[in-house]
Amino acid sequence: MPTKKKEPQVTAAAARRRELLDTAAEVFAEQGYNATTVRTIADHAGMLAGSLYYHFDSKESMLEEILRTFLDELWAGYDAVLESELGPRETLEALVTESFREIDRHRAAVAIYQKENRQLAAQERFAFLADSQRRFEKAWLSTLERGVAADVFRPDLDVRLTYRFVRDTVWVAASWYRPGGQHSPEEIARQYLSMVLDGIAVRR
Amino acid sequence: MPTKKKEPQVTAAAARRRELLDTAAEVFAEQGYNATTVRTIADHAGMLAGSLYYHFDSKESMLEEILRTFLDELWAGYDAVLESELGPRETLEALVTESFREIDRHRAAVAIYQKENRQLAAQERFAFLADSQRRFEKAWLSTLERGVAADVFRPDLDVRLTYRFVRDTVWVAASWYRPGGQHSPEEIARQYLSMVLDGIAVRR
Amino acid sequence: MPTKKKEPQVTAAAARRRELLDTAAEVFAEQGYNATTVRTIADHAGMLAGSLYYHFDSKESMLEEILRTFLDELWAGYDAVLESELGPRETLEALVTESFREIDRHRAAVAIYQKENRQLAAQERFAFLADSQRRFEKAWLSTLERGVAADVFRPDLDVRLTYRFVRDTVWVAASWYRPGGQHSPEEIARQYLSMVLDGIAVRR
Amino acid sequence: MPTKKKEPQVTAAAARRRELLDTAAEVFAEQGYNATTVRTIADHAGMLAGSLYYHFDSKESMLEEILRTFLDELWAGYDAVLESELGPRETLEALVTESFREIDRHRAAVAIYQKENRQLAAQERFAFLADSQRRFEKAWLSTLERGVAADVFRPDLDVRLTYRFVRDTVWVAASWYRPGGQHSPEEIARQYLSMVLDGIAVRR
DNA sequence: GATGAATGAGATTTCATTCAT
DNA sequence: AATGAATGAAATCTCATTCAT
Repeated sequence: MPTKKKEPQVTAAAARRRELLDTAAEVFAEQGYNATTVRTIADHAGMLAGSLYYHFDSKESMLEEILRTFLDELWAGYDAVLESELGPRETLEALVTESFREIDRHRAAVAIYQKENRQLAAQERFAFLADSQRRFEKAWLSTLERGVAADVFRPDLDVRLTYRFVRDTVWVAASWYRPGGQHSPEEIARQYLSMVLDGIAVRR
Repeated sequence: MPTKKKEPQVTAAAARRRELLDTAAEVFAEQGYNATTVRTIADHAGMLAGSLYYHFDSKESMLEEILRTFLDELWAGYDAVLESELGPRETLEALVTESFREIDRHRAAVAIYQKENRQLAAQERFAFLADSQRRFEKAWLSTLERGVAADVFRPDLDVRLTYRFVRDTVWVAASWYRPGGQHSPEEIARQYLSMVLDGIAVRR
Repeated sequence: MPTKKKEPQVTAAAARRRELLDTAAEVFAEQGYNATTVRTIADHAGMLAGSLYYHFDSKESMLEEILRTFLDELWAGYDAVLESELGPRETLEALVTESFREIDRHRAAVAIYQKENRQLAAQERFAFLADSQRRFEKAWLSTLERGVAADVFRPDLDVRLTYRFVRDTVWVAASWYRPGGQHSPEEIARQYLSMVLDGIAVRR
Repeated sequence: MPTKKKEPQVTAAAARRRELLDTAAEVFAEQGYNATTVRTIADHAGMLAGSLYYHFDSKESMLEEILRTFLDELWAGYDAVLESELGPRETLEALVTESFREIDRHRAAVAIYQKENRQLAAQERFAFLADSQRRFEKAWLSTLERGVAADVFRPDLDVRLTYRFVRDTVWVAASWYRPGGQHSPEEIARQYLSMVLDGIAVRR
């Protein structure tokens, strides 16, 4: 087994980093990014505020890494869906399900994203948020349009409005969803999809 | 009995106050409450930071007044709907429509409410937010339950999940809605209701 | 008389600014820029550290303004000399005399300049220091070269070395010169010039 | 009696120490003592900041050792000159030449000394700097006075002013001198002496 | 009503130093 | 000898708030 000394250190350092980022994400989600002080994060991590700077450049760089990590994983999931070339309805179902899975895995990051996205995207450093949002919009809009063309989705709806409706509806769930609750992400996705696709009114 | 001279002054002062609150609300909505400095508000109002304290006690009291004003009007509208004792579907339609009207009238306040609600509600001073939310939940839940009982809404719905679904669906619109755009609030309400009630899938 | 209100405020504000910069310059010169805390400056100015930020953006911007103000005045003096097209020896005498006058007027700024110039010039923000130094070198070198060509200065000296010799010799004086002492700047200049031009050895 | 194995280790350790001090001196000279972080020194030495503390007590103790080493060597040279009881002009020539040799050997230390001397001398720990400066002044002043008395230096000189002139003239060279350049220290000394003794003007 | 200057508390960040491994 | 992680003190800077004018 090679380099018995170096390997575990790299891993341990990365693990610590991840640990601290998870802590930070939790606090950011709970109190809001601006309202969170680095001292609070450090308290939660059981260290002093200054010690965080051994691991990270700044409070902002923590935020950046949290969001990047989340978006990277999100897009890994989305891309897998998009590349499998399903029909529009199945694509929508798969995207919604994938979204709830991401909320399950990255609840804090999603909550932060939801709250801070608008302000952050204006900053150079967080341009990747705007990029992601554009790709996001393209993926959803084209799915909806394909669905209308294929007579799978109702043609009488404003597609952009529908896009916003579905998008926001799914993601705000991060603000109340608690992982490990009674519903699995797949179960919630199923119920959401049922409402979104067929409505809540009784069919006559 | 007040002199004829006093009246217009009081009104003028109240109007100025309202003007400043509108400005503040706009900035809070745009940048987030915490990220907004009193100086920024003052800049937008064409005065210096210190001058705001002639009109208001504190930054927080501005926030409070903005939210109270909004919720007062919201509940005036909601109460009118609830007191007219419509059927469950009609109640839901009326509540949704009323909500979009409020978004139209108080876009900034709604956006602030959406973003800051969670953190604020924990504070004594903003207990009225939690109260409102409880009343809100009660009104919606009972409407949905009445609807299920009356066989107007699907019986297989998880009512709490549906409540969150409808609530989020409506209010998130504040994050992208711009008053004076191409859709009137009533038009948007109609489309949202169509999606919520009948779904986006084509009926077979 | 126009605007009885605005005028004096502008002047008063500018005067205060100057006052604070003079204080800061004194402390920077005394303790070194890096070793000086804004608290120390504020103490000397009789205010709290945070209050300085009402007048200035940052500690660095104070330093910048101190150095710019000094160099602007220095160049006003130098340019007047250079434009009067004196002979090389008279030019050198005038430049040295002008330099001692500047040391007299801006002792602190000169001392700061001497100590921090090298490090600062590397920064974008302080590029004007490097610019100034280039003009400086050109002015002195050409004067010396003219002098050699006109058989006024010794031809057997390395001109660049001589330039450094004269330049540094004059400016380091700022580190010990105290305005209001027994020698006027003109008197010191006269004695320095006597040494620089004719040497300290007895002529045989 | 030490074992044969101990000796080379002691020497190796001392060599490492010297190496690190040279590195530190270089960085101090380049960036200024206060602006230099322990991390920067460690970077230049290819180790981590904490590791320096195996070799040295503190950043300040590194500075002290650098300056002490330099001054010890300087005084060894100066004392040799002073003890050989030369005439005043020859003494001055020898001291200047010795000074340029020290600049050549200890450029970084000289530059640090020049920049930090004033602030450091006030500290108890660096009292030796003030001591050295007093001896220095005495040596130079007496040489100049002997020279004036012996009709070797001009009688119209302000001796203190001349002392500062010569002192500054010599030592500032450390700010631009680069060892291994085109001029040897002896050559530079010769030219400086020529200027100081006979002036830069052509003799008529 | 509004300005200009200041306060004071607290936030982020830096950095010399320590110490277990 | 050196590393990696942390400490803790202090530095710069921000900002809501106050108050004399």
